[in-house]
Amino acid sequence: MEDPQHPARATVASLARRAGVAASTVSRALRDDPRISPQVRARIAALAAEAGYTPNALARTLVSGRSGLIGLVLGPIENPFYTELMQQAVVQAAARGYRLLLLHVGSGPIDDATAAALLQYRVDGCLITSAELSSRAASVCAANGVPVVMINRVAREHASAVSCDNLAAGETLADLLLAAGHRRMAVIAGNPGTSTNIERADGFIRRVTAAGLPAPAVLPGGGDHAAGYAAGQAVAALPRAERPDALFGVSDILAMGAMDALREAGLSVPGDISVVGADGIAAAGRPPYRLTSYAQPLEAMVSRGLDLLLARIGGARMPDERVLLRGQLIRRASARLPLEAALT
Amino acid sequence: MEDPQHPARATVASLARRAGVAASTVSRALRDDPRISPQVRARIAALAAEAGYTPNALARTLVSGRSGLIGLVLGPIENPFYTELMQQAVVQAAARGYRLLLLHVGSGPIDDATAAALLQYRVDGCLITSAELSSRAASVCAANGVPVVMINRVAREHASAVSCDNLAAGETLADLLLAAGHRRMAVIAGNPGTSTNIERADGFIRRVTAAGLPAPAVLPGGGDHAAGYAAGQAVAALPRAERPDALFGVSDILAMGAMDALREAGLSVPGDISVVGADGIAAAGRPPYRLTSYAQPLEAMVSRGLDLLLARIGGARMPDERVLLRGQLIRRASARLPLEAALT
DNA sequence: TTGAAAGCGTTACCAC
DNA sequence: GTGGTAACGCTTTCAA
Repeated sequence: MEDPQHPARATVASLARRAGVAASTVSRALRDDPRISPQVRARIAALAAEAGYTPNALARTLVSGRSGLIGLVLGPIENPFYTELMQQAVVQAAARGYRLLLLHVGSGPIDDATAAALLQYRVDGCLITSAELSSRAASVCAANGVPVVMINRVAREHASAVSCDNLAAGETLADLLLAAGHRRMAVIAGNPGTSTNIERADGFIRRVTAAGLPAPAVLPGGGDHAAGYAAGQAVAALPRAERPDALFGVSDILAMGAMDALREAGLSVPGDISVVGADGIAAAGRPPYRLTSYAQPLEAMVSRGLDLLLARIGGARMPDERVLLRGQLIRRASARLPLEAALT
Repeated sequence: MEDPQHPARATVASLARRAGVAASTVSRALRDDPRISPQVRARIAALAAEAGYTPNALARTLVSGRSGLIGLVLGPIENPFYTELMQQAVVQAAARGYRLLLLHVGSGPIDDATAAALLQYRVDGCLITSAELSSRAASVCAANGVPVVMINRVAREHASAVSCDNLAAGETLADLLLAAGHRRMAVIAGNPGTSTNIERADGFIRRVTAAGLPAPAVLPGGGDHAAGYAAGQAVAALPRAERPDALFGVSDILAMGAMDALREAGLSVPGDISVVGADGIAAAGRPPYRLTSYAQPLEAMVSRGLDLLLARIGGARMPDERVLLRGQLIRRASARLPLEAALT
């Protein structure tokens, strides 16, 4: 088991021995404790650098009670929104001195061993993004006093949540389509039971009916491109008179799938039918789609989420909090423009 | 700082006290050491369950020297290949009892603090996928005896590597296009200096020239959709006589970008020009693209990568190894079909 | 079959 | 300013 090529890693004790000082002195010197004399500190720093010393974060955790680790529970990567979220989380957590323990990626519930790992590695907090309402990770954390922040998802209990104002998303998109003169709307729903998707659809429907139009048809959808594609095919198969003139996919990936199906069926987007989505993923802005979308303020969501998490980790006792961030409408070419320029 | 709602977590010591036995007995009982009597073991197990005991993996690491953590250094998410890889890595590592410490996501070099974290958290090994040749993570690991396996990337030194046979990828695609009667080929290059992309292009070019055709033009590309799009625009702008009749994007995302640009310019794919890619990402198979691609055997790559990593972690002293896995040609609609059915 | 004690690497507390 | 010691939670000798 011994590796002759790599001498035992330097430790506080080994440095102390070589420097002829006590371990506690080394520990203090390395962390720039003000009461260590400059000379000693310099000498120890030099020694440490020479020996390639790296503090053992795990040992430090043992005594400090802080691991510097944040658990990340991620949704299905079929929706690029989650990977963009992951990217933000990694970068922003690192900037704050935290590392991410990636525990789960996918749509299913998390398994026992994974939930256990959350506790075994003593994560200081947990970021949960999975759209599944039945996230076991959340209850495990709650039961063990591990702070949790949900991102893009409502907390049933025992957790704070940061999300986009999904109701506003639906409303804003409905307003846009209404202003453009659309009269027959339809919605492609997300996975059943996911709060985000339900709210978006609700906001949309509410606004359309408030305008005195018939309630939009709600087509079964899901969480990936294929689901949107299927919905798009269903729409394209409708007799012309029954076909909606505008389609709202509650997530961009759904809307993109729908666009692909519509176009394949020979329909023009936005010529024959306008399509809009929500999330603001990068792929939706690209040439074949140029999807009009209500973008989530991803960077801010992660930032606020970490704020909440770190405050709790820092010991602040605060009630669970729900932060709603306003997103931004991005008008692109997938939807007909409003007749008048005036739009709130 | 004390949290009254959550009593101090149970420890081996606290269980020992409550059970009236020694800590060592508890430790052994919980890990099913055969020499603990069934009664005692049962009693301790019951107590542990009741107290919601979770072993502290960090403390265990301190004595065992194994953290059960694998560092994951990921490439830019603009290319979905890396997120698909991440998904595989998480799932497969979990199945083997390991957790992933997500250290870096992006194309840039990894910063000092991140590289340090790799050592501080005592990862047992490291999986590196970043396409950047100048991966500092690798040298940091090498210098500290941390086993490293590169996936989809060649190791310069001090690491094993698992990759797809990229040369074969280029060759296979060239063969396909040649068989389909294409005569003027072009390649959209990847990021300069990335072995994967270079090999694919080399294999392609070699085969085309071997067939007695002029060497394919090599267009500057990059690592994302935008780069492919730009290349596609450049191709579309060419006078008809100079325009290639087949285009190889060294990664799917590039090829997709090119397709988008070509079609926007009014060209038909594959009517006017065939497009092929490599990687086999999910998005490339979807309706607007249906991209003919040489797919990397992602699952197997991750699996073999973990094999190599865990063998080394287990103490095996083996020379650095390079594993080349054969990929699979997926024929779809983005490229004209071969004239004759016969194709190796 | 079980217990006691040492030790993993670090920090914190209390002396000096 | 610096040193000693205890403690974090666990596993692993070594004894009994």
